Amino acid sequence: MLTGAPRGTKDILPASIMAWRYVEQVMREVCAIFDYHEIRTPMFEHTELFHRGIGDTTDVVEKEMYTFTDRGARSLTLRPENTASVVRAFVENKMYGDVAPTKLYYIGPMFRYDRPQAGRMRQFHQFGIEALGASSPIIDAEVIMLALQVLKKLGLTDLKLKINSVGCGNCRPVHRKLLQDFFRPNLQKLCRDCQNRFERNPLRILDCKVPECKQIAVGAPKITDCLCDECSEHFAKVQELLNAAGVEYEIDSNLVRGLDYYTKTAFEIQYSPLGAQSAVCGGGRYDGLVEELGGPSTPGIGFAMGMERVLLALTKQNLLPEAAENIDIFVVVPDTDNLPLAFKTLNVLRACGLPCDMDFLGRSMKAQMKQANRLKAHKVIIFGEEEVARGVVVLRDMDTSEQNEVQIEDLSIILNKTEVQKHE
RNA sequence: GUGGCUGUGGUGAAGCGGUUAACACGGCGGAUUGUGGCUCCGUUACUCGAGGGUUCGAUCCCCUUCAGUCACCCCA
Repeated sequence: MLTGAPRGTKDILPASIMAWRYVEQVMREVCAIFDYHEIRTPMFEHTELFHRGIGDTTDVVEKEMYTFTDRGARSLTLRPENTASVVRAFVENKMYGDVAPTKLYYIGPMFRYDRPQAGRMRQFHQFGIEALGASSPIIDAEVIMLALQVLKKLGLTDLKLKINSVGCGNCRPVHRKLLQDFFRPNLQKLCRDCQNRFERNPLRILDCKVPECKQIAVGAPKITDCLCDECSEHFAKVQELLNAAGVEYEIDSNLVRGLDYYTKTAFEIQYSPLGAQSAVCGGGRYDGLVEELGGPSTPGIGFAMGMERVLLALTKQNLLPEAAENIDIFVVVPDTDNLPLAFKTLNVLRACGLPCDMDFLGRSMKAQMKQANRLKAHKVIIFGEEEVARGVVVLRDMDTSEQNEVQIEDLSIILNKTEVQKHE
């Protein structure tokens, strides 16, 4: 083969398309139940959007974006996530003029230049929601409930919900300073990555995997101890609501989201059998983002769910429905003289909405029967020479092996009737 | 971006310096006269991811490259 699909991309073949549609359908249904509405934004945006929205110093923006210059010398980027785009669309289309909150969802491909692994693709798909215009912790809880309901409806178990508050513009700098003061005496003992993190994002030192760093990090000031009154109250309220809804969760004060726009509530849903890529869903509040992107000061919260990861989890738990799109009728033509008549009949049946198929390779009758069997056709219509001469055709039930002769004109009526009965 | 492992037909895989490159599934054809699912028979890889090198000789050794996978990193 000359070239395969680009690294980190994958063809979704007919054999797995039913699984995708099924998952998408569950997501759409749950969104409808929660009154979230679909939005579709462009696959690429001005590069600037992601620099401003996600943050210049984040890994995603710094080293994972598919950025290119178009023929008009514009710098464009394949979207690495969809929150920035949705917020851009919200501002651009002045959706803040609608009744708040604006509740949106999306399903579509995202692009990140990463080293591929199971559950980590360069083109991957996310389902996500965004709720704009409500600062109440109720909406935080609702967003989390929606994610949980999708996963529950799919039948997934052994999921772990982790929540945290990453504070706001007031309390985060306080925590940051405390952290730096805490680590400064041991700065030289930290791993190289952590030494970099010290200036850029000391919070990240907390979930470093290097044993020495872990050791040093013991007893470090927690963000949850530094929250301002407002954030602290907000976080408490979210917990209260989750408790009321009977949701199990774990407070993980080391939980950090990788994108700069997050404030207050941050959460993640994990399915640990997926290994290194165990985060199935991640999200949080981003109260400054709309303003950052030129809109009126508007609070927001949302999450993104990795479609491939959800599919992997479903596969592991054996929860995917059987891929069955079987045809009902197979037309068998043992004798080429009757091809035109058979073809005509096939099309009449199709025009009636009956799913049917025939042989295209000039196979023997036996082979055509085999083919019908393989396609799991329920019925076979045989255009035998002798029968056709009498204006009649053999209708064979493949499940019961019963067969009888039928007038060709009556076929669509008879078959339609059996179809109707089948659906009743 | 870093490190480990892997790469044989449509699929799952044996072989690991000289083999007609096993076996299973699948596909195709057949088992007397026009009818599938079971069984049986035949057939199905000028070639071992790609490109170089070593060797009388390489699928088996070396290098490069591409891809997959696992861990790190990051994240969904």
